[in-house]
Amino acid sequence: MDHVEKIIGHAEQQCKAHGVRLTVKRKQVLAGLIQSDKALSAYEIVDFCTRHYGQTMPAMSVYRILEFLEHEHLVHKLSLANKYVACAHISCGHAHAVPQFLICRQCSKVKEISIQPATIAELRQSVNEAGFKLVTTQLEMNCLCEGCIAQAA
Amino acid sequence: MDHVEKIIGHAEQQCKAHGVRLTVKRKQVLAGLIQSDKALSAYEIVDFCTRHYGQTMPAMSVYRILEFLEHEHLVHKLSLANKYVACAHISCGHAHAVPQFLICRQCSKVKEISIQPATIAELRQSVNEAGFKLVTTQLEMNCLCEGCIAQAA
DNA sequence: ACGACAAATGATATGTTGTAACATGCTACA
DNA sequence: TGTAGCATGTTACAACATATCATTTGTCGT
Repeated sequence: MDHVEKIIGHAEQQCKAHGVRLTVKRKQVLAGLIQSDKALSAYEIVDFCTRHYGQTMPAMSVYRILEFLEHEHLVHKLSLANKYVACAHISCGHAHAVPQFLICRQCSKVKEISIQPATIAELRQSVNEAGFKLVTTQLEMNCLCEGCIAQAA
Repeated sequence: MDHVEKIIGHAEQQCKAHGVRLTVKRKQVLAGLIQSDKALSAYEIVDFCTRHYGQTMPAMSVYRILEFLEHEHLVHKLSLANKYVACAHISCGHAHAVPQFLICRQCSKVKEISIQPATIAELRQSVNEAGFKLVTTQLEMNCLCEGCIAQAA
């Protein structure tokens, strides 16, 4: 049982606990995202599934499935890039803070981090002073990853 | 000479100083964004210009013009919302730090703020620790504005 | 096991956002 | 005034996303 399957297993447990089903198609989409070390667009997922599982996966289904997986906190949507990533903490088995995402502009590689609560609090404070309220502390930041920095140098 | 025209005047000076031209069409697009208190999509700008200036403005032109205006730091693209706003500081006449944007999820109203340099430094530090490098400190945050908070209550 | 209901997926159409490529027009300057 | 370069027009299409209704599949009570 490889790495990916293990994570899928965890995800399945989580879904069962919530009284929802992790169907075959949903597993396929989630597995695609887990295997990928970078964020994928919905249509890249379509291609992946169509190539790997021998039948065409309609875009409509992928969007529906992504919505489901996002709702179950198994994937995150990155609005900065219009792409999707598997949650980095499916297997941890405990609750997590809202994550922040570092997205490589060059290659779409994504790192999920947790910045200091104090820093978050400072941000929230600045937002409040401006008369707005933060809806989510999920931040997305335009970055370059190690690999792409090295390559550019 | 009203508020909008004054800002356009400043923008024109800036362009002249850079040896580029703020043409009629470019002024129309910029004026549309300045008049709007919220972020507009490219196609909303198309509609605005077509309605206000009596001839249809092709989407292609709007995208080209937005690219130009962004390059001149007269507008900002908000990737979180796929929308565009006029820079809040065109008339200030002095250099500004990279801004952060609070975007109302509900109504697209945007506030441009400058968060504490210390907070920015903490963020950059967290990013570096993860092995990435921040490409820009332009942050975009999902928020609710005062009006929409009041309405929701 | 069976029927009925709900959930999931299929199929088709369409809306929204953005770019490519090439033609035409405008402006400034030699 | 000619011309080179920039700006805009035009058309086509790629990429991203949602709406709607039909069909299939899974679950549950009987």
